[in-house]
Amino acid sequence: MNYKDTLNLPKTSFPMKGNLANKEPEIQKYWREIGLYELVLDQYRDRPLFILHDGPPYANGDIHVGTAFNKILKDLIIKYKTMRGHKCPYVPGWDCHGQPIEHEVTKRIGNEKISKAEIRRRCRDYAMRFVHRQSEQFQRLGVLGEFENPYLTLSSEYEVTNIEVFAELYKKGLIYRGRKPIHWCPTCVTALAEAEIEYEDKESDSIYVKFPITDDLGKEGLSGKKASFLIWTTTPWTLPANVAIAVHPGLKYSIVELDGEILVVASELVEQVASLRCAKNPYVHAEMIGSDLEHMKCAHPWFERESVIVLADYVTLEQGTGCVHIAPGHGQEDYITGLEYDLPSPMPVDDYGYFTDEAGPFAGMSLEEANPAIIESLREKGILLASGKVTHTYPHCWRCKNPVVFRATPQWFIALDEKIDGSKTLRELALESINAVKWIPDWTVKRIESMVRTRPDWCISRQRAWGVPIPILYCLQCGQTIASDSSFKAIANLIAENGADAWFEREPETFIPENLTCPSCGSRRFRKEEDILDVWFESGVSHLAVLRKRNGLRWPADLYVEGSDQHRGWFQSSLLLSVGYEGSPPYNSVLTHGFTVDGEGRKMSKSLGNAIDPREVYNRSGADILRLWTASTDFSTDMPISEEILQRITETYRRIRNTVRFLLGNTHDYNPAKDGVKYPELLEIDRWMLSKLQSLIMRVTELMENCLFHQAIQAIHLYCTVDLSAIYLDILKDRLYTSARESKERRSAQTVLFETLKILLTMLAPVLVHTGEEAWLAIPEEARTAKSVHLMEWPKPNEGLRDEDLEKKWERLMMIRERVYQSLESARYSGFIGSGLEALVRISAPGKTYDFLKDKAEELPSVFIVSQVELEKLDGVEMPTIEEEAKQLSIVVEKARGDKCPRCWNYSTSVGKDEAFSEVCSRCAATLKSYGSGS
RNA sequence: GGGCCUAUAGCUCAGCAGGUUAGAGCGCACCCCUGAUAAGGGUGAGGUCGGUGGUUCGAAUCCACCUAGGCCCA
Repeated sequence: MNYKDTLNLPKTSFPMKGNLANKEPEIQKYWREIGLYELVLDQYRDRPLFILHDGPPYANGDIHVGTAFNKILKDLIIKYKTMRGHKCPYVPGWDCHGQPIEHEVTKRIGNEKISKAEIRRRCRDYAMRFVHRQSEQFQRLGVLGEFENPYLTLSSEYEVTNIEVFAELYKKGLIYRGRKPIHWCPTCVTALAEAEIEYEDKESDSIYVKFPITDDLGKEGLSGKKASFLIWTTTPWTLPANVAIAVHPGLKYSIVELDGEILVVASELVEQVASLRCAKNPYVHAEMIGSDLEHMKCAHPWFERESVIVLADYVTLEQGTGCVHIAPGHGQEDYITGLEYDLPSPMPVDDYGYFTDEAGPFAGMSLEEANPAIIESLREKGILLASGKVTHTYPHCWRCKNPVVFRATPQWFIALDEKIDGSKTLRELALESINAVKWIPDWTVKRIESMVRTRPDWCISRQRAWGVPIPILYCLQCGQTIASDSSFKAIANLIAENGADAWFEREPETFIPENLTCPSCGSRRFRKEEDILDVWFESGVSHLAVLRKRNGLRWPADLYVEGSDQHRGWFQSSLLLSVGYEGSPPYNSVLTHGFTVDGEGRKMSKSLGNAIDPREVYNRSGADILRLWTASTDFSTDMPISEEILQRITETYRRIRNTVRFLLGNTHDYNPAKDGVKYPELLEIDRWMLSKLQSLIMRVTELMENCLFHQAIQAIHLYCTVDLSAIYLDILKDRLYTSARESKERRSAQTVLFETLKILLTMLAPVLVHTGEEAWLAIPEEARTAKSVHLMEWPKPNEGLRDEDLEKKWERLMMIRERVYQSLESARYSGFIGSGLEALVRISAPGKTYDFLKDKAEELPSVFIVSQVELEKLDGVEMPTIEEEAKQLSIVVEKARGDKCPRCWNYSTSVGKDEAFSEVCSRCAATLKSYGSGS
């Protein structure tokens, strides 16, 4: 007889192989069919809101593994919060304006002359194409949200928020027009934010230039001598803009004679300077302190103006001469010194990097052409001491990669240190509100705090076409700036109705109100400001544009979740604009994650070839693998990912999947309503597992609440591997397969298995969104309680099912089981047995332990998965720990008694004793009898 | 150069208000099973806790410096 047919073997439609690349899109289709996102929101419609406000990725290019991580993490949090009973609408957004897109578009246009309006049209098309692409990619990751109706910074309703915020800040006196040296890219013809600068090595000229002293102010040691200050620079082109030479007030300077010339240089650098001319034994006439040199005057190389000696703390001895050439129009520090000494700031360079007439002999030259000309001119004048080349780090444009220049340009700024209504400054208010926010991990507060504390005023203007206009008009007649309630309102209306394109296409006369005239000259003819807003301003108003203006949302957000670069970026721009506009922060808490790095901890880059493409991963292995990686990785620091790591993750996935499959397979004929066994009637080991399950829920919930997602996943994985697979499920197989289908023993096991399955799937659902759903749908329909696992609530531990004494007792037993397994293994190794069922285990134990085991004697064979266990009492002392207790046991493995039952494979002396079922053991015979047919 | 952060077995992570031979899972090696089967079970080998100093009776845990790496800035 084929006894296999009389067993209850597992049965399920849930396959062992995930085949996720094909299966996941099917599941996503199911979600669309049932309208899962809406169903979830509807189920929790009366619950408190939890708003995770999405930071808008830039609508350029495909997603990379970092963006994938970010979106998955957000989705995971939202799904968890939802299951915990919150209503969590999720509106994804995109950052659509800005230089990178405009750059891409203009590159394609080439030399063709087209209008700003046309450029904008093409930029819009370009951005929208990537919005749709990224949207699909995000959704393929299993992210759920309002992808049909995302927020886009290029929409007119969004754009108008910028105008409103700008107007409000303007009214508060926080916005000003200034002239500041800023990074300027002559190739892209635009001002660049710090974020748009890359520092790379560049070979530059390195020249030492003499500035002859014209007025020694009777300084001791210099009086009456023909001497020069010696400066060093790597940017010869900034010399026409020179107005001063800075020395350090505290450093010593030497009046040194070199090749018959008298020079002023820092004392410590005399030797170095002398070596430039191979001069030996430079003769030092005198030494003086830097502060004594202040206000002396030198001759400018080309112009009839003086270069004055000033003091500055930032002068160092690292390179050069200790005398620093100052051009306030071409450097941040120079500018500040210029302000201090009230120096003029000539700036003879135009937008395209060519010298203007102000540059005298060099007018019309590009900066690159001018460098050699300048050096040559200095040589001719006999004031070039030395020249060479030097490689140093130099700022480059992040888009075109060309070197940029420092250049004073009119720009719009947000003032951080202006008092608002005579009380506190924006910086002070921002710093205060930082303390009202919860920062995760907590140390990140230091980062944002120090950045806000030290950042300069925010330059918010850009000289580009693809963005939101700065809503300012100028009087054509007298140049007066027009920025009134009435003008702001008119511009806001224009953009609300027609989008920002209208600003570029229409003349002011067509949209300003009749009664708007220039307050100083009364004219009614205006021109528009041509600059647009920095994109960080745009994304920085998202909390207002989205949370305030969309139905069903709420300002401020509960949570922002972005990478650590956003402390300088979005976290900060949002904070400043929110504090400026609303007076308080836009978020209650901010979670920061690290950056993805490769297996060696190095940053991902195409050139290193270590980048992981998320699309490749989900097309090959499935989005759930990427999601499991996301959840398994500690986000608080760098997040490594490599093929090997994904391989390990896949193995973890398989273990979880198979555990779930076993649970499904062994509950296929179980209906909790009909077949559930009441708690007191459950077998002890089943009650034990139920208790452990409650502990797991508590542990995982606690970890999730503390955003320790990777530990939560590890706890679940450990539960699957050790508690279930290696222990409980392995022990259970015999009972599940060989007991009568409807027997209490089997139903008892199934009761726990089904409960475990439900809880496991629920807790896994935020991470393994597809697999969780696939498994959920594989549960027999009558046993399922919801259309989707994502409609389940997060499990709550049932205190009534916890039994700590039971857990301790079984832990003790498991310790002994380990010892038994060691003995079985050595018996197996010597060839004495194969399967554990071939064994009889004889355990000799001292009193207390013996009693403990004796009490469970009936169950021991099944717990150890052997055929028989015999106990012997020994003399001995009681050991203090369960480990030591287990160690002192004496365990002998013998051949099991009796014959192997062909049905249950256990050895038993009862095999062949039954009259009706003559081949099997007594236990199987009884089971077969209950089925009603004889053999 | 500055700010913040990281460094524990091949991989992912615990441990860190200082205290016995540093843990887990995976992977690996070997074995068993063939009624979870491109599964399942067992046993075992892997770490000078990045390095160097210091504080201490005692440091993976505290301090300093160094090295490597990450983000941001100069």
